[in-house]
Amino acid sequence: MYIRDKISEQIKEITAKALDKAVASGAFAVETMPDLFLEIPREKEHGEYSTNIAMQLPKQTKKPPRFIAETLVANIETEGSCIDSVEIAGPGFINFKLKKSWHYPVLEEIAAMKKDYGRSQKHAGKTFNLEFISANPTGPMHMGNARGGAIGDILASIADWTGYEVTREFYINDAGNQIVKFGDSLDARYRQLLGEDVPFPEDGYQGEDITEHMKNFIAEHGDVHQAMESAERKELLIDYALNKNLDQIKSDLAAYGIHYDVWFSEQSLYDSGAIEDTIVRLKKGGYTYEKDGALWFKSTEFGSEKDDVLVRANGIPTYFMGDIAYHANKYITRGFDRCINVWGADHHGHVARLAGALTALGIDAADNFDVVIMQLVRLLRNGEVTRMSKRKGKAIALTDLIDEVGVDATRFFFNLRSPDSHFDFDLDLAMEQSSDNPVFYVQYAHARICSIIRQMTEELDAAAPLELTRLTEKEEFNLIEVLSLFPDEILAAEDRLDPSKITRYTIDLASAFHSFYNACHVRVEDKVLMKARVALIEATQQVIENALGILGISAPERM
RNA sequence: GCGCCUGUAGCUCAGUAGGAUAGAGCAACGGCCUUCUAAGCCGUGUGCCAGGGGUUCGAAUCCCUUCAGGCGCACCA
Repeated sequence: MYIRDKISEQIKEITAKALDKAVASGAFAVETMPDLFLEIPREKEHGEYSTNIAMQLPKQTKKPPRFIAETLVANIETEGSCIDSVEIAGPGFINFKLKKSWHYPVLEEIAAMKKDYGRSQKHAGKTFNLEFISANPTGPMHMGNARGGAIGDILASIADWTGYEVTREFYINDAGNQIVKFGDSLDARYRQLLGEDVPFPEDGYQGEDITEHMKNFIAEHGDVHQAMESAERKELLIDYALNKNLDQIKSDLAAYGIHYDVWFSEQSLYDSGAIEDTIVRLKKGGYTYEKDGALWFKSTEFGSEKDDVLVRANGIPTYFMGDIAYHANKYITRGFDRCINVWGADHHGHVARLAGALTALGIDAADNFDVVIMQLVRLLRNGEVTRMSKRKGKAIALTDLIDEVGVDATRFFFNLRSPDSHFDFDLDLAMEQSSDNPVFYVQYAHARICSIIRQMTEELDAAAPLELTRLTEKEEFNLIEVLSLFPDEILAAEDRLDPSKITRYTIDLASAFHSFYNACHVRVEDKVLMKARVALIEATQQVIENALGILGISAPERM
């Protein structure tokens, strides 16, 4: 349990006791006790913690909030607690000011926990599956995948820090219609390259990469497949290009700092009979019906506006069907407690019906299934919006982005805003590598600290005692306060499935450090003070390192 | 037409379960390096929180409605 948890628990306990005493003395009667909630006031003059309990009680007590607050405060026992003073303010807030000494144990805590400072056991013992990117393997990844990758990977780290046992997973869409189209496109290019006058499929993949694949294929194998049966050859070409693409995706993502635990093949659901099993389950549950030769799912029974096709009239299951079987595999076959998917906004219409299907399968989708919908990325070049179109091959590739902008900045940028926000990626700004880029601001703070520590180790009088109470400047206290918030920040990021909270936290922390740096010198004559300040910046270094670690961004020791 | 997301300072966005005087960065202007990294710090100002109703002690936050932008509403994925 962290210092802040201990403090807020103590304040709540003391307040609850005061409330009991007030009621016992007959000052007012309370029928149902509202939840005691502490908030951290925006204004520092309002103390470290504040409660609005007195403003929640007037209705049932028939007493004005100020009266309730006054009665409560009169009954509060602060003896032996961390509370320095209790004040009533505004319409009836009760503000708690803490003794300054509450700060020091924070540094001891960080020094003791080091790389684990910020971790909690909230979800210990539970498994968590995070599926993200799952890019179509018919071509290279683009900017949208880059955002999903940064969000998903960091969300996974955050879940890990809250105690979950996390599995990062990539769902390979290697079955279905787009693979057929992929094969048609490959086949057409193959034959065109060998001089045949065949038309390119109208809705085919027009990207250069398709032609590239076939050039390479011909270079490797010559034209021996030209005489082959078309269907047979397509299968061969798909197998060839798909594997190349997957290898490329894997290495591109590795370069982006993303490492998956599981690469899950959609096709394997067909091969293993999982699709068929799931269809049977849904049928048995009475959630399906046949119409126009197709098998339908009763989505409308789960709040959707219309029912959806599971198996087409031609006997081929839909993508929806595959996704249901896939999630059944996650929950039922593999037994994950919680599953989260990161999807682009263009897929949000799919969420409700999938959740409905999971509910039909007896899975508690309401509690254990979530889809983080990220709004689509627009690309800004020369101040103009560039439309992305994968089929025309116009999309900015993930690799180009990383080459030009760098892994650290790319990951940071994509997590600067909440997934909900419509995000304009300004290529020119991102490529500028100027100080406008906030990632430098944070990394610079880290490098600065490392530089100081490097120099201090020689000067530091080892015999000087460590007296943290020598830290009394307001910049020092402020920095410690920001450090103490880190564990809560991770929990909040997990709770809201919003990784950008951590990114913004690193900026706040760096800012608190830079302010301290300009106000206080670490290298001072007074060796005891110096030692205390070194302890402070070491703690800061550790927390920046931990936070950047969650973000998958490097914490450089020199810049 | 229906559903989801968004609308807060000139720009990009925060805003904690409804809380106290709505915040930060960028941009603008003015200061701060003979001492630990100036990629830094300090200071100055800006808001009909898209508009209109409602709920209540109290609303940027919740409900209704209008407007604007994005994305969906396939036997595509």
